[in-house]
Amino acid sequence: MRKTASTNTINKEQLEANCGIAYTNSVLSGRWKLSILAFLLDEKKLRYSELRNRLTGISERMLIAKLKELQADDLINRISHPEVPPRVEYELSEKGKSLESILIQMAKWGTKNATKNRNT
Amino acid sequence: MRKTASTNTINKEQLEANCGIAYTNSVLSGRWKLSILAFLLDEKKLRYSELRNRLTGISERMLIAKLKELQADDLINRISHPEVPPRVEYELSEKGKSLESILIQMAKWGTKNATKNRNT
DNA sequence: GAAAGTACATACAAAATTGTATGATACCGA
DNA sequence: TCGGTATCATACAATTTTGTATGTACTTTC
Repeated sequence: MRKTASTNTINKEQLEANCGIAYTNSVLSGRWKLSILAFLLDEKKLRYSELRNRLTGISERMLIAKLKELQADDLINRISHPEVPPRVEYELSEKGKSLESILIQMAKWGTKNATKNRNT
Repeated sequence: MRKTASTNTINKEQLEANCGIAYTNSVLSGRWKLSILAFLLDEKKLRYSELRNRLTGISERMLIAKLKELQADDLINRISHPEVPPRVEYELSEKGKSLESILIQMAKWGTKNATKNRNT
């Protein structure tokens, strides 16, 4: 990354970097998506109910909503088995898998830097 | 990362990974923080008004709130010059700089994967 | 002496996100 | 026929996040 000291101009590099960051942020931000992706990265394939058990505190409403958004952004695949009772599995898509190193780094950074003194 | 196929148990690795991710998410999530950090990473040191100009669309209320949160999480330093008119500069702290490779990867991933068809 | 710049603060309102409660479906076992 | 299971859907409410408008202190510029 380069430095441009001009007071009021933003160069193309910066705009693009920010653009990329903004998109990444838009598909990952929120309270649950990163955790969902992390579990799927770790366990390859999980049923709806398994995800629900792992994501302590999430409501079914949120889980479904976030799974849908992740599908819409093509980060995960939904595999529905037409059985009774129904069985639905989720796994990372190729695009989702391409986030692997970012997720791992975020996990490591978090473990290293997590502090206890967070109020609010 | 390892795989544990047990239906209802989460192993320590997963919990810690998720814990780390959760912390990272908590300090980075939201609409503006990543962009603020990206600009500071790129330009090293920026005044309040320079940040405001770069973050198109942000309100002063949000900018200040987010700068405060980033300070509270020790990701940025605030350098206040006791002059008139006031001059305040912001820069990444060491902890903030340690996010560099994550930020760069997120920018690259976003640039590569950004799609145009995002409604909602 | 009125306006404008700088880095904020504060009250209020709108919008987005998340949570709660309940229902739907479709089958199986008792 | 009643209850149980699994994967959602839907109405509604609470909470959190974000936006708008305005004010402040001080000084330089017009």
